[in-house]
Amino acid sequence: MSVRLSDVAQAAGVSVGTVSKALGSSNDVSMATRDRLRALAAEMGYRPNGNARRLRSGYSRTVGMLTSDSVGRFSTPVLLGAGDAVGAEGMSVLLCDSRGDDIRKRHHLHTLLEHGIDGLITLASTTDDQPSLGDIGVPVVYAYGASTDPADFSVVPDEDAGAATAVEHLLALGRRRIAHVTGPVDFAATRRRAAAVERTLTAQGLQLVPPGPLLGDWTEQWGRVATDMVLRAGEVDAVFCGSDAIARGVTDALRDRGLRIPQDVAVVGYDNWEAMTTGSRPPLTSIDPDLEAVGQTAARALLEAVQGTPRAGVQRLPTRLVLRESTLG
Amino acid sequence: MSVRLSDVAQAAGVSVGTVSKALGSSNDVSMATRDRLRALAAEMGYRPNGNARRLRSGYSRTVGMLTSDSVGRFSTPVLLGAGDAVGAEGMSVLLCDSRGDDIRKRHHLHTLLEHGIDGLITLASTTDDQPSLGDIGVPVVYAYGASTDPADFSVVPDEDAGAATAVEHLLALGRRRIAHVTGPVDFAATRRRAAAVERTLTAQGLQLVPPGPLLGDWTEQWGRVATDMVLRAGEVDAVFCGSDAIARGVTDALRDRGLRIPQDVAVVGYDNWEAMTTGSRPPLTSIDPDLEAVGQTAARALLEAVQGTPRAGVQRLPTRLVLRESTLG
DNA sequence: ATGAAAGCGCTAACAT
DNA sequence: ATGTTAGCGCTTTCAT
Repeated sequence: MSVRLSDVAQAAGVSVGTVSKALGSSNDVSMATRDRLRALAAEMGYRPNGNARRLRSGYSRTVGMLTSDSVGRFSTPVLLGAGDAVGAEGMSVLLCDSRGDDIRKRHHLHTLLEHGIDGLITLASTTDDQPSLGDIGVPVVYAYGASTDPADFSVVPDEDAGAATAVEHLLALGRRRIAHVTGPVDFAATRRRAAAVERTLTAQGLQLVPPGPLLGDWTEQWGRVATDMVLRAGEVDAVFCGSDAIARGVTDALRDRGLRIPQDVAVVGYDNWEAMTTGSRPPLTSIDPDLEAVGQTAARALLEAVQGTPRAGVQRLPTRLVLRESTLG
Repeated sequence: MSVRLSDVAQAAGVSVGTVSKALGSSNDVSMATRDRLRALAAEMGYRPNGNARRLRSGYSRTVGMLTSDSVGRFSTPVLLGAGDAVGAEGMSVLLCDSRGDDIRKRHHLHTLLEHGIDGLITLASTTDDQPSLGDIGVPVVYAYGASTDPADFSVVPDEDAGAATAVEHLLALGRRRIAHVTGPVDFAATRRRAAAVERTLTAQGLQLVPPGPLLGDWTEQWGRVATDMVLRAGEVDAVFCGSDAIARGVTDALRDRGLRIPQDVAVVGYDNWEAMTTGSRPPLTSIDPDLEAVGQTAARALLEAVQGTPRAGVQRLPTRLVLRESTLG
């Protein structure tokens, strides 16, 4: 089927061991033969058999990636970031998507372990905690959503900081009557961000207008509906939204009411989802959770764990404030 | 490190061969010992070493997936569909993303081949043709964008049919003055869809209003700008757009002009991108290219090719018309 | 500097 | 029905 080491050896009239040394990084071989054998191997189209190599070394140089988000809007950047970091080390990513199905997840986990991965990244579909996989025989890193077990290592975006940054930005613009329109209360993201918003305002002796966040879902429709509720609650000069979709709905509804953005009301979204932020009129200032960094950091931590240096706890990665016209006159 | 077959054999007081047979599908072993050994293996936490198994069989039971779309909006569904089909056969997907970088692509291809994949799917980031990889030693299937070499096998969405369906839908609603606002001319998608639109209209003795498609980019902004051009061109009762983003821009602009959708002007988008179609007012009728099916079909074809039944040519998969309020009064 | 040989963990052919 | 053994392709001692 394929050119083996022994084929090259035979063609060169030397032993397999010599060819192996010549192609590897051994210096128990003369320059002359090394060059000769390398040239010959290349010419013959020799490709090392990964399975044989891995069988010997005991490492697969492969990490598993278990995602649960069939839509992929959040998981894709994490996955790409992780793929980059893993690929940079010459390793590969085995991808499995469970579609949020627990049965499928167990099955995939089994497949991955049987395949012989050196480590595993589990990628949550939300920032809610994910159940710990426990000891599966190889190191695991939890990404996007933290593991329920603090002894595991997790890499997640720092939502508290993200929400605080958004509010501080609005405060810096001189806004004082700030509303918070966000998603369902059963999302950790909703709760964390809302709590961070209230803490930040309280520190300035302020509170939300109307008091407390407006909880709904992550859609534009909800953003439009919530806008009515906000305006009815009294004067408002800024709205911080739990997602860009909500922010877009809010922006559209405010425009419909004849309010100018940002002169009358400034709007900040969350996620920095380009499809939403740039199509909006005006384009939306937003918090970018830097999901690629989450993926990269998770992958690097995993590789270290594979090499014997595991970590524990939750690492929260900084977010970025991306300024656009919805807060900039 | 891990429990081997020989460990189980020793613990059970039998030979490795017997354990191998007991765990495998051989019937050269008594029911009694089979059950006993299986139980023991499970209890001891035995996991077969994939590398050893693969070394013997010569197959890696792994396929490579080379994507080039860092954004992933189109490639993600294809990838998921392929992952499903591959996983259903007990095989795994090794994922590599080239970020549209050719150097990285070569590098990843090398990594994948060295890893010993049984086959490869290359996933384009647009429906434009992708350069053939030629003979890389394992079967290749081209997905989303067809290979430049007709001897290769490609699976792509049927854009001609998609565009024709959209126009036929509008015609069935009694619309006769149809505009086509679409993307840049250097996209195959733009050209194919526009050509199909014109063919469909011509067959009814009609033509576009204004004559010819309006070419721009894939953004909402362009949709809004184009709307002015369309309205200036004379009376129009429908707009078929090359993307949902464009359709959304068109819809917003029409509403701003006080036109009712769909009573005055019906709008159809392309891609069935939920973020765009459902947030819009009204929600958008759209063509769904069924990208998961593209992925599944590509994967199944690849598995067949791996088993020795390669195909050639381009398979174009049907699209679906998804009805929403932008065409349904 | 090069060759010979053991062995990674598994399966399958052959022997008992 | 069970045990023994060769060998998948490679790396790595250990001899030479």
